[in-house]
Amino acid sequence: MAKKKSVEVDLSTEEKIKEAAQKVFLKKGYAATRTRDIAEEAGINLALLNYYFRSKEKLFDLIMLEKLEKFFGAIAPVLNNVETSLDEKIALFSNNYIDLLSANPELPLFILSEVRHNPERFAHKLPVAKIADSNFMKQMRERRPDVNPIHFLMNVLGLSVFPFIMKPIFHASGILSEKVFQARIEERKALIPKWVNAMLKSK
Amino acid sequence: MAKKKSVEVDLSTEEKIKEAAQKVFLKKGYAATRTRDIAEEAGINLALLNYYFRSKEKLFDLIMLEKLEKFFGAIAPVLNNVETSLDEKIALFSNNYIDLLSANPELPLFILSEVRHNPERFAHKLPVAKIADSNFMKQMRERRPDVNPIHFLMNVLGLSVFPFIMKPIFHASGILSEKVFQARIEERKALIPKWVNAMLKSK
DNA sequence: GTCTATAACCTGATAGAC
DNA sequence: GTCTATCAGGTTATAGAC
Repeated sequence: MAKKKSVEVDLSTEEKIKEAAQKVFLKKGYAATRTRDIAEEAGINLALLNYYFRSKEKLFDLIMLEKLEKFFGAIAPVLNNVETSLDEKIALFSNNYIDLLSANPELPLFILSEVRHNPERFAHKLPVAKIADSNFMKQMRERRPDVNPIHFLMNVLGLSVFPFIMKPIFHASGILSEKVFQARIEERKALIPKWVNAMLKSK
Repeated sequence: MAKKKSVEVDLSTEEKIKEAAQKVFLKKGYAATRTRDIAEEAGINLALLNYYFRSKEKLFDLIMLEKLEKFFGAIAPVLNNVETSLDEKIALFSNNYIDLLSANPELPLFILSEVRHNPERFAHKLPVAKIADSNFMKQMRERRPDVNPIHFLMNVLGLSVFPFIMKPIFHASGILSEKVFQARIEERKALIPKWVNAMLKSK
């Protein structure tokens, strides 16, 4: 008992540390977080962190792999589904992914900057090949043989992800409140499929 | 003499340190760079860095402000030009900005993650208001009164910037060589205006 | 201005008591 | 399992000689 609850209390010590680590790593990035920050956030002391996870690096790898799984795991299945049409994929992807990112708005910038600062370390954990060879790409090639399909992959991804990348900028400027941001984001679920459709028809 | 040369040699000590700082900060980010890295990169010793710039933080602020200026300075003038049509702005922006980012591919992810990790520090240096109240936004409102113009701002920005954000991922995966990436990027200069035009017409 | 040496502090990790 | 105390190494910054 006292395992797996999302109420943040009643977690095992190991889980408390992991939860705290996620929070702090995601906020500050690997280099800027101190193991002491994580211990404090978890309400335990520094020694316990090393008792459970041996080192900052090992704890980070654990979190990072989970986050990579979350970030990429939601892409490949949708794009590789052979049952769905291209238009369905686009609508499904943007809807699902925007929901995922709304629940994890810090995810993209975290993944992107950590991978950038340590490419060789996570290279083999990036399932980009599965995306680059996906059914989505095949369908794109059929629909628009005149345009390299990677462009449309970039566009579909970017239209969904980019607002979350820019969020800190707009938020820091005080120009876009959390509430308004979320309202615009919700609108994009319906808009993106229309936009991509228009792009696909453009001469 | 011996000032302002882009050949990297024959620079004043102060300039050598600044050049080195740019390189290392952009590559590693603030938290992960050590002043020793910068000193070594500059071919001088640690004490000189503090002699010229007093602290790591002050040196970083200097670099960061330059980079913010570079990143945002190229946006506002184009979007606020009252002489150009909306279509011209879109074409001009994507062309100019893609050139800028091709010459500084690390710029977006650097700015974005540093601002995110220290929003309050750079908030007042972000000229987002000038962009949000730009002539571009006004023209967008006229062209598509039914869609919040921030969506199109996001889209035009994202279509140009997002590939550079994703570059480390694709590059680490070994799926996109530098040469091929640059080829695709060049194609986008002509494609983005067409795409945005199609989006603007979409029902 | 530029260097070496070192101070002052911080950080990850462990030893050892409970 | 959990804590306090502490070590060992690294980091920024400065003192002081040249």
